[in-house]
Amino acid sequence: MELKEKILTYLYYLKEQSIAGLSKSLAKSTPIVTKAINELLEQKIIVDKGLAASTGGRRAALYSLNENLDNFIVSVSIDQFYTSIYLSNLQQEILAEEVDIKLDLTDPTASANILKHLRIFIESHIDAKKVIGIGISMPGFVNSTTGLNNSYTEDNPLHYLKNTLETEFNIPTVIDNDSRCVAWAEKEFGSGINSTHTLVINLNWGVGLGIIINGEIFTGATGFAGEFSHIPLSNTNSLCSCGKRGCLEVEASLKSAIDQTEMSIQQGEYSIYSTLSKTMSNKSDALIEAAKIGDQLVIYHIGKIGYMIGKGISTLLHILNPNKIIISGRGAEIGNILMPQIQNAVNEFSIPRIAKMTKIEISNLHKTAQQKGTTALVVEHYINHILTN
Amino acid sequence: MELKEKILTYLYYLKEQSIAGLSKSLAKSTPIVTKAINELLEQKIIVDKGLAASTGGRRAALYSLNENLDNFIVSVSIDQFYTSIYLSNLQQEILAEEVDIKLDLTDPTASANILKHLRIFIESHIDAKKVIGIGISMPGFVNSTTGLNNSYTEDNPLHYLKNTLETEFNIPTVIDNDSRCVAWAEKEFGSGINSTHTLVINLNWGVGLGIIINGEIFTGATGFAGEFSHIPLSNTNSLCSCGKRGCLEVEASLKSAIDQTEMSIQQGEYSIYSTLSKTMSNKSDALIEAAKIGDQLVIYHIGKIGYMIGKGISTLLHILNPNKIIISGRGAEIGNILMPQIQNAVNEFSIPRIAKMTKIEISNLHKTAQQKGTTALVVEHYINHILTN
DNA sequence: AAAACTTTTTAAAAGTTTTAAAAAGTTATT
DNA sequence: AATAACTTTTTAAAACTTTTAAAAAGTTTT
Repeated sequence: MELKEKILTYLYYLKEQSIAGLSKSLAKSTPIVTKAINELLEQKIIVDKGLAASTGGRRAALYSLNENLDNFIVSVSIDQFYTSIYLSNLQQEILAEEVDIKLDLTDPTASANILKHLRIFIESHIDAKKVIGIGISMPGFVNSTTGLNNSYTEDNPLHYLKNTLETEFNIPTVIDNDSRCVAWAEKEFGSGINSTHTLVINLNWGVGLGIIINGEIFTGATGFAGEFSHIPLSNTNSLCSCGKRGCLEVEASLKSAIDQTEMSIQQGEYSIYSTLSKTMSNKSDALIEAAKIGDQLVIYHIGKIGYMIGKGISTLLHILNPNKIIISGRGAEIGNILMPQIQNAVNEFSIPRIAKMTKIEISNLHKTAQQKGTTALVVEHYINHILTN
Repeated sequence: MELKEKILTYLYYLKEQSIAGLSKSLAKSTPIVTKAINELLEQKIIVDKGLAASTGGRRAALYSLNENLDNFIVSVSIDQFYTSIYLSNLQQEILAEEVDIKLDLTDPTASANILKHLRIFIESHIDAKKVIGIGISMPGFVNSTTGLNNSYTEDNPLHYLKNTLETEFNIPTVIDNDSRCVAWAEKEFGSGINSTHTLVINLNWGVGLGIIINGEIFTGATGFAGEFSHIPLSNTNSLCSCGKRGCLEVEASLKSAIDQTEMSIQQGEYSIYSTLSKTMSNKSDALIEAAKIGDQLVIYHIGKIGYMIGKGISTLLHILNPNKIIISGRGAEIGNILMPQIQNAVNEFSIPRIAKMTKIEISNLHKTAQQKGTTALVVEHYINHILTN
């Protein structure tokens, strides 16, 4: 990435910055940053925002992206059952959204449905020429370089989703795994900001992991790092969707809490969940709502997944010794219920000396994490487009 | 590290190299490498070794460290029960050694004993002024920056072993964790040479892990990454030395194979191990020897630790997605017995798509890994000493 | 044996960083 | 309240590195 692109990316994240600040963040010398800033001012891509508050010496001149630039980002956040589409500007503001479109990824029409909704969304909100890129985040073995989702075979349109959207709209498109996008959001906008070694657990229908090492997303040798959900940690030998037994996912995801709750209800136990799940379209939302109301059964089962997440966290702690572990994704909303059980398991399964090195936190981004990360994905890839036209 | 030091380090590892090769490896331009090489030639620190075999064009001039330099390295490889001391030169040759000194680290005199043996060793083999550094590798939470071993409390001399040796001999001294040194050896001298993401399992009395990410040792946020042996993976709830239950180490180390074998023998089963363990001073060696002879009981118990190591490897595969996992340390000698069971467990507990991305190999460095890594540790830290005098 | 191709090495130009000095503030002292 | 001392940013010059181009030294093909 060229220097100007890096500057613009920083200005996107930080909103305003001085030459000295940029120089330090980018590890580039002041003269060269100054030159780039002056050219960007000339091109009216950035604007002067006056002087910063003093920190004890000469006040620094601040610069930010020009708000009048006609450049926008479309992001598509996909999970197992719901898809959301957002239009945002370079000031991190959401200008339009269509959230929680019911869309089951196992349905053969899923790809066509995404396309349909996105077409209507774009047509009704924005001139496609003003969109610098479309970002997609979805579960699975997504290779962001090839743009392919290897969790689906080649006969499934979802395998090629990125290419399909890109050719359909003729807008640069980028795709990545949902948990990596969530991790990126936590790193840039959440409590991962000052942490170089961060693990982000994306608790949702499944349980994903985004790994940040040395301030960068870690993808492993072939892009498959972070497959947390299928490590052999469970004692019950229930069969996982992946075909193996003993996977963490079976006992540590929102799905498993829902399954367990529904099973208990069938066995005659009372829970407000049985009412809520009929009125709310999203089972996860019903579970979370029930927990917030204080439903005992749901809280019990959420506690159980918390304990298993904690056991998984113990493994991660010992192997990776991170500064911080952030519980993010939809499940972050019930963080207060999860946390005590997570802590219990960590105490039980970790060496205290190691466990105390790592802060375990609940995300403060909640639902917005995936959207923020997916949008940032576009900025990271296509910010140069605001330079070239 | 300054350019000249980097060049010398490379020449230590690779023995001879061209300017073009160094330039590429170091990511530094040819002119600047040329200048440094000429200065080093001038100083007689390196020598011209003639031309390389042609690769299709002009033959490259090769350079290597001057063999007449009077610089040597002392390395001390410590494990739970045995310590070995080596003297080596800058051509990677061992000039003197005292191996397998029986020395139990739990013994309060351990530190004094190491000091005593090392004093006699140095006095009888080398002029201390010619030693560029002493390297120590030992088990435990070693912080190589502070030089402290945090596995021992401050009232234990082993906590300060590095400082003790350094002041005693007045030779620059560096210490690191044994598994990290083994991993470094595999990276530089073993089959990890061309792998950027490598995990090295140091199978010994315990079971350690060295993590290499992007070609560098990964230490985590606070230096404690790789605590593989205490992840909660065991089904039997036996108590571990760390105080927790269910640690991998309890079922996946040479100690556990020895314990199990001895227990079986006590229960009346036959094994050549009972004879060997009386004649050989080192139980691990007795176990390995018995396995090589083909002793059924020992092979059975080694197979069991192999299976558990494989289960641990499955966890690592999913989380870190490395190019390669190398089984190293003393246990590498029985790699052929371990391997089928490791593979069994990997097949059982891993997603095939992920498992097939990673090669699992037995080290070809065997016993020498720790010595090579510990010596390289000195080169990495103190090679500059051959420049300054 | 000459031409075409490869790779290393040298030389010049372009670019970047480092260092030093100047400018613009803030805080402490008289 | 004015001055001195201190901080931090910005500008300017010098030092250093890399990039690019050309030359040199081989090897392989025709």
